[in-house]
Amino acid sequence: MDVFFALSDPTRRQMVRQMADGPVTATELSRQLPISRQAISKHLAALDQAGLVKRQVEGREVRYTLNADGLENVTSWVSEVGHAWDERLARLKKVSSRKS
Amino acid sequence: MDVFFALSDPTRRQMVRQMADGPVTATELSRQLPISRQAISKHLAALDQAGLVKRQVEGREVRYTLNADGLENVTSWVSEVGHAWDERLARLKKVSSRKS
DNA sequence: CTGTAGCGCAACCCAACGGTTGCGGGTATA
DNA sequence: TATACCCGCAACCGTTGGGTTGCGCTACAG
Repeated sequence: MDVFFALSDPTRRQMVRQMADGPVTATELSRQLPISRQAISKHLAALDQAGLVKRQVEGREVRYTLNADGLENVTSWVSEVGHAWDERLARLKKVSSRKS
Repeated sequence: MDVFFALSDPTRRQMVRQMADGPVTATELSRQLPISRQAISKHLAALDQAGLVKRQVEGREVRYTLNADGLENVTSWVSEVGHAWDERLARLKKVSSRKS
């Protein structure tokens, strides 16, 4: 799924931030957040499909760990756009200097 | 508005990419994309409220220019999370070395 | 002045999203 | 074995999002 969509929800971003400090489970998060466990579970599924998180089953509970590689998709896209932007600015500067 | 939400839509991302090569107007984009001008206009409003774009009125048309500063909000959030993640990994490494 | 091109506003429609509740199935623990 | 605990699946609901159509306004060109 899309990583930007996964991060578009404030609750999911908060979860990602939480997971940066260590792995968590769904019920664990449901105690910190004002929504039900099933809602959390849906959010975690979204983060999983976006490749932002790894799920590892341990006995009866499922532990979710942050996947830093998934975040790179975001930065790569942004830097790609930023690069094109910078190149355009460079071209504009070149032209204006040729003008003068 | 939220910058992650603004980038969560594929059409809006495509528009941002297009604007990286230079300013555009709504009707200009509506000729390249398979949706109506009003839909484009809504998307541009979303990008504007997210601070990703600057709108400058010129006569009867409105020219939209990419605002690279808005993209920094994305990278800053990602790097913030990534930093916390790296610190955690460093702590784990420290503990394991103390163990051995 | 008349026509055309670009834009904004408002109403409407359908699909998707975030959230809830209820239930059933594994897995520890007493 | 009985009993909690953690989880997944499914159904359902209200709200929002992306998109369309229609109308009216302003600005430029003939």
